[in-house]
Amino acid sequence: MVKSKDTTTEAQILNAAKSIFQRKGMIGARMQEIADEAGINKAMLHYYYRSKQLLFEAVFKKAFLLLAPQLNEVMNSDDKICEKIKGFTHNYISFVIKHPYLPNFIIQELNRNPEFIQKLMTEKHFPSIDKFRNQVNEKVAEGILRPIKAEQLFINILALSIFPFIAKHLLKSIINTNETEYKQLLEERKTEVADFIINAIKI
Amino acid sequence: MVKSKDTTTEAQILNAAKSIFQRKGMIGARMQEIADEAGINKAMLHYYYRSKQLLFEAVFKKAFLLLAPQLNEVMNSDDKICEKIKGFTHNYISFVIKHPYLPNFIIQELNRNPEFIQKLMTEKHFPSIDKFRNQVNEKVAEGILRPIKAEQLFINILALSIFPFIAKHLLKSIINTNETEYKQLLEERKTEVADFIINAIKI
DNA sequence: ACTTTTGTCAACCAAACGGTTAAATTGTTT
DNA sequence: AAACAATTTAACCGTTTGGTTGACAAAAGT
Repeated sequence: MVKSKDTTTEAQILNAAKSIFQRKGMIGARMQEIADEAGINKAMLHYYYRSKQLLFEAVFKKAFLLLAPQLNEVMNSDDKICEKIKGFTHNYISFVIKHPYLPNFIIQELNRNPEFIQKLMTEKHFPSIDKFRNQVNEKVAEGILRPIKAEQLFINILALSIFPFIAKHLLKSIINTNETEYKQLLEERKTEVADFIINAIKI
Repeated sequence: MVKSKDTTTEAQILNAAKSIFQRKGMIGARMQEIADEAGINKAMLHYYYRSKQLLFEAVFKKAFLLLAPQLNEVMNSDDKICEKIKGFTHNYISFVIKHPYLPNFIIQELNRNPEFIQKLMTEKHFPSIDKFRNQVNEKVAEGILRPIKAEQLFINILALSIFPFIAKHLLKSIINTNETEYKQLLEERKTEVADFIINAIKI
């Protein structure tokens, strides 16, 4: 009887590490805290992952590979631009509602260690916007879209999708809403963001 | 001869602390590092600010009071909505280009300690969007603006202005630009963001 | 001139940290 | 069941951390 994949000690550690690292970051996380969360001895962390740094990298790569392919898939699909925008914003916002710590975790740790992204870029799943860029330039040239650089549009799409999760506590206070109301706003954004963007770029 | 305000030991400490805290955050910053940056003995930090926590709070409040009034001023001015958006995005992006660590610092530390924002909300300068909200609702009712909740519009304005600074390293890699090109993109956003938003909301 | 207050410093301290070790336990092979 | 390998544990270690101390110097008050 082989142990179910999620209940091996190694997987328990990775899950606990994911939880702690994503909430507290690499520096803020404590090895003892991860061990407690997993309910096992601290030495086990080193037995399976050698060091805090390597355990962190395992968590980070797993998280990155959860977000990156989604981005890639939509950006390099054969859909029309408007469909891409609708599809991406809806899917991404839905996904992040389920994993609210994820984008901030990625962004923070890349800011702390910008060189790390070089390692990731060599991997196959690293996002590119080549196809999207061509599409946008084409449609702008045809006069179907308002003139805008594909890079700026891409930044805008990501900003509108992700920022409300990153700045949640600040925004909640400024617009003076409680948790439930804020979640409702996020829910509405699944369609609101695409409407906003499409209105902005259509002639 | 009274010492110039910026060269007192107390001010030197605060400046050094600002620099280190904003780059590394509360947890990542080291008291010794701040002392070295200020070029004074570590014991002085405690002599003037008692503890790391209190030194941090001094830095944080100063940073917050740098960003908040700007937000407030524009949002509660008598300008028309379009003017507000143009003014705000241009000023904010210009300001953050000069202080690129500031928004991320605020957002990160508020995420780490959400309760802290309660202390800030009691202060006079805490931003509110009341006037802006009324304006938007009014213009939407008049049919001059596309239907949109003021809260969503506000989130969008902030997201488009700030996110490119927070996610700089990630975005730089995905859209495959170097430092100079990315700075150029940010420069363009001083006007690009307002154009984008106004196109999105006008009928 | 001398006393008191304020400011500065090197040395030090206890706690917390990531990481190691050696022994004990469990599982597998023969 | 004996031998071996893999897993788990408590105790431990060296370093780093925020913070303190006590001696000393520079101003300020008298």
